[in-house]
Amino acid sequence: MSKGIVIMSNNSSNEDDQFELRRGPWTLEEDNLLIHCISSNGEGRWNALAKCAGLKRTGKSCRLRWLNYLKPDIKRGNLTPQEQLLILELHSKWGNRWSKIAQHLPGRTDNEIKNYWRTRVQKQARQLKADSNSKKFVEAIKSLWMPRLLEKMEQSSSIEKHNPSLITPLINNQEPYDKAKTSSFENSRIYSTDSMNMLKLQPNEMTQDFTIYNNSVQNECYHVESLSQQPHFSSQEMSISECEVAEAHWFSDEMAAASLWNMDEFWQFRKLGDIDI
DNA sequence: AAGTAGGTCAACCGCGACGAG
DNA sequence: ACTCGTCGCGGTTGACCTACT
Repeated sequence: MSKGIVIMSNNSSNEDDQFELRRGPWTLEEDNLLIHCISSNGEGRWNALAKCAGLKRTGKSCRLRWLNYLKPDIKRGNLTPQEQLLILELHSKWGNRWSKIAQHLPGRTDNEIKNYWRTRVQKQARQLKADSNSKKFVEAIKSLWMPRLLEKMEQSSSIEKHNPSLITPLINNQEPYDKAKTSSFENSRIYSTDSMNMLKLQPNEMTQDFTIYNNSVQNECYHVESLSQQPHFSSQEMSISECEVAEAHWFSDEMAAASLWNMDEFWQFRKLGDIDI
């Protein structure tokens, strides 16, 4: 599939019926047109919206662009440990029901979660030579990965308690991908209306957002601490040697305190056969 | 500096569900 | 009951980026 701009036209000989459809990356101008049109007319009826905005895009494409990128409440940056934990838990429950899972992660899109699963989680499964949908891998996640996430959450909350300034830069490590995207995102704020009463976070508000999110997770979705009470999350199930190895590599650098994003080091020292499930 | 490999993620596609006519 | 248009979902692709050699 080419991601360059592709102009599509039908075979009609009637010039009035000629249409051109743009594909590929959205331009800043297109983004602004879409945002402006949605701020006036609201979401939905995407085909009509595309026409109204004067965009040479399908309604489908407009919907996707809005939901996955332009919508003002979309969160950027790495998934927090809490979010990762939720994804792991919900996926073990519902499988690849990405949109359903995304409903429990405010500000995250199904696309993002799907990408996370495919790029991070499945990678770990490959390294373990296991099918990511296999019971064995799911159990490995529950008995090994989740307890580690919980530990890290506790650790980072303790760090935050004692020195909140250490946390802020980590949370703020959520740079927009490039200037064009930054611009479109900024513009989305300019065009936001009261009817789109979304979070309009500035970068220095991210810490606050993090807190708000924590509360929403704990109050509405899954009480994170309760997860650790489930038997299969207990890190006590791990053998001492497993814990020691994991400990040595997990907490050996300051990055470990920053993010649980990279689990490679963790899995590196494990083989599925070594895991007592 | 140049080439390569692997990771990331925005965007596309096909398909099925649903509602209106 | 059928067709058609629209929408949403999950799977997939490929451009871009970064790290490594």
